[in-house]
Amino acid sequence: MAIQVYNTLTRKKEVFEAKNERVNIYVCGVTPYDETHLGHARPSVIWDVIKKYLRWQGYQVYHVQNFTDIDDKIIARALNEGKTAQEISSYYIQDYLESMAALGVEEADVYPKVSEHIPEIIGLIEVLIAKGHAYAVNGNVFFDVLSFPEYGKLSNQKLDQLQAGTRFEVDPDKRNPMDFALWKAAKPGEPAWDSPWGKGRPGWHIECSAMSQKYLGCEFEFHGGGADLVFPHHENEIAQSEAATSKPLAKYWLHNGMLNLKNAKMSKSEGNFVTVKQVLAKYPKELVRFYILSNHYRSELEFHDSKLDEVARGWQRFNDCVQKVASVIKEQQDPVEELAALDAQLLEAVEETKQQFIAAMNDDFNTALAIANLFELQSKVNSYLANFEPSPMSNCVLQQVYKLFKQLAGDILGVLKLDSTNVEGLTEPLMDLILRLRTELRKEKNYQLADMIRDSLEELNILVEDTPQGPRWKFK
RNA sequence: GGCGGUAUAGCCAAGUGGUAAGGCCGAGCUCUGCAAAAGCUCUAUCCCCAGUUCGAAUCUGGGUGCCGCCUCCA
Repeated sequence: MAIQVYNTLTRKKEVFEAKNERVNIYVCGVTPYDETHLGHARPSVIWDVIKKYLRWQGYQVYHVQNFTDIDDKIIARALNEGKTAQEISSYYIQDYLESMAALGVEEADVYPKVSEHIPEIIGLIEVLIAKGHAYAVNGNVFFDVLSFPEYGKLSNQKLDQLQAGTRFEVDPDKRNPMDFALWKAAKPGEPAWDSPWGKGRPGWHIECSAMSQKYLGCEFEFHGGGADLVFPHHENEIAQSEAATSKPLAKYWLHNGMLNLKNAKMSKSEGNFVTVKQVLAKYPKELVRFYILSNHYRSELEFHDSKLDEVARGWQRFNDCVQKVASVIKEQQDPVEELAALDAQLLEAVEETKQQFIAAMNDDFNTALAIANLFELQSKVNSYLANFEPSPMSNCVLQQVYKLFKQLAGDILGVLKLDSTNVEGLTEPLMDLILRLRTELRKEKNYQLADMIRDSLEELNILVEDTPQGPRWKFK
């Protein structure tokens, strides 16, 4: 079954077709002038999962994500703190990369920076001027929106309906109020580069056009980013790239919904945000990913402190189930001739879950539904586990269960947190010993002592459960 | 003023024409020395109004609420 994605450009779901085996992805990255917040984590986690899923489906993936390291706010912050813009941006780029690594997000193949692509940017602006899509005035270069009839096609805006200048002053040098800067003349104290139009620096949108073209060419498969980038950023990117090359910039435009805090968009400029590092200090990364992936990527997502607590229990139970399976299966594969009814049933459920997972992900990367499918299998597995007899058959089936969970929930979604119950190889035998002793005590009906052991272990964050198959333990 | 999104149980959340996935919370039960874990059962007619249809949460029209974008923003 084919993958379908919702394309902002056409405002409908489309069948995904890659030009070849390699799927090219450009995701708009951050402007590094402040700490990485949870709003940034959303697209990163989503694209991390999309990449891993596509790879699992047999595609190769090439992912480019930019850093806009030349920007008004970086400069402002630098002046404020008596540092260079470069010091500010590299500090927060580092913060971003660390935060993403801490979330288990795989790195992009390339992280191009504006400051390292000035020649490409100038070259692109020259092309636009030569083709009559841009004009230079007093050291600034503006894009002429009227020269690009398709302007507004991504955000579905009509030029005469847009209200430029409602809250900021329109530069009198612009021919049309909606024209936007490709190159900004240098102001005193700002970082600047030489150009045919004098010293200056790139405008906001041009870097993505220049860098995506350099690394991915034209009409690459995916262009992603937050919904707040649709206009003007992505609209302007399309105008610049397509005016210059006369070819489509990207095939599929995917936009993730905003993450809200206190009913308002999480935003650096509003001071309305929670950093990734703050959250990860309190919660495991797998839980944070689970929370993000429990919602469809296009819908808005509400965050407050209790949100993670609310989903934590369901997530924990899921992990417990996988952990239980892991602790029960044996490495060796005994020859199995035929399966008993219960085993066959479970094996069938495993295959069914896999198909459901694929169907969900193929439908515009519906991770929420994919997770629901995994939960259904969980319930069947727990049921099976509650009264199964260890046998080569059960071992064979449970190995399949584990493999699937590990693949889908672990490798692709990254929501699986399997305890390392074997700290330096000592914990395991030690626990065996303690539990063996405690079992003896219980046989002798010395429950007082048995309970004392269990309570003491709990104080060490080790939970002991007595099951019909014997005692079992896990970290709290 | 324009554009876009959204409204599903106490909470979170899938579902775009065929009679409401999944999770949390809650209630009851099973198992159990106790506890925990797990299992089973129960818990909504889908913002409002009108329409299309044999049939609508799902389509159309109107209304209301909330959010985003039009200004830096993932």
